[in-house]
Amino acid sequence: MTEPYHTKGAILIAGPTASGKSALALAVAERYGGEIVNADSMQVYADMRVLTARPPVEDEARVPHHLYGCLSAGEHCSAGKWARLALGVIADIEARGRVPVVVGGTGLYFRTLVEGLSPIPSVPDDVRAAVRAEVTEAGEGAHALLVAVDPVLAEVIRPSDKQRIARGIEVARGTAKPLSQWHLEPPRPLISGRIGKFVLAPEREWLRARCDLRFDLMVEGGALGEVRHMVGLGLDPAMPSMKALGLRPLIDYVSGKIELSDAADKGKAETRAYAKRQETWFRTQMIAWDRLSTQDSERLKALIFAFIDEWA
RNA sequence: GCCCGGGUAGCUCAGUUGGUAGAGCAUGCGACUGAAAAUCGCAGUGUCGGUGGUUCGAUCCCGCCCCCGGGCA
Repeated sequence: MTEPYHTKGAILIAGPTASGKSALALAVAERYGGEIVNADSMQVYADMRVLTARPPVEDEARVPHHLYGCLSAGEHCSAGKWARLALGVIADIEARGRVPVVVGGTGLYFRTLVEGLSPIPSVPDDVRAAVRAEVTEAGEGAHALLVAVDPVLAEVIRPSDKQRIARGIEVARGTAKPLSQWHLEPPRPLISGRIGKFVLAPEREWLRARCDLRFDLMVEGGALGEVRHMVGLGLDPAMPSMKALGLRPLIDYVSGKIELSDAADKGKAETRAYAKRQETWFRTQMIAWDRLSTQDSERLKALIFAFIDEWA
């Protein structure tokens, strides 16, 4: 593979859900002639604008936004697919003399961009589908299937972790080489150069209150229409898009199984738990990033502007 | 006033034929190499409604009291 793309100056902003990162990215983009690139695994899907808290059309009119709603709910994204798309968009933005501002909450996507993953060939869709079905079918016996094709990997993957078991089996079968072998190949960053890396780290209680409030606003703001639309698509519940926070409880509500208030409570709980997982990732996997712990949006802007101004 | 059911973890509840108790969810912490808003792991907490009695020992059995449902009056 070739050298990583060399950026003249990109800004990466990660943060837990509802931390205000989109607004910050917009401010940065407006001030420095930037364009925004989505790094969120759910906002890539077109069908759930409200439910995935995508930036409103007014914001998109102010500054170009990329990789939002670029896939349909019936497709599945992946860290690799996203990273390739993002790389193209970033290069294109810079070719036009503008500044890429990558913003999102998916830690794995940022890692893929900045550190890279081992260069594993993509697994054919039919192999993937077949393996997923087998793993589901095998139930408790799934781990034994992994032991058979990749005993090294099976050592470190718990029998209960069906997703990683499936991934291990599909790679072994689809590439004729065990995943544990591929992992021996060092990751390759997709971009290098001058990169500002920021993580928003707001106080927990403040964030929880914002998550709760936002969920109510989503329901008032048209989320239920999107939920009915998703039901109408009749997708496999295992599809990534079907895992959007709050979607399943709201489906239970629109199909008359539970009360709206209970659905909202569940949706909020899912959101809080997700924010916690994100914080753990940011804290333990992104230790080299600049951590911005203030919650005040003006102070956040001042900090990030000061950092970028030093580049000039 | 009477009858029935119930009062156990923050919540919903299980349980102990009498040896001071547990699941799910929530909470906290963590893992993370192409489905990551995914997937998975670890941890804590209880005057077992109150009070007397029986007993070596009561959250469990008995009496009384309080509270919450439902029914009768």
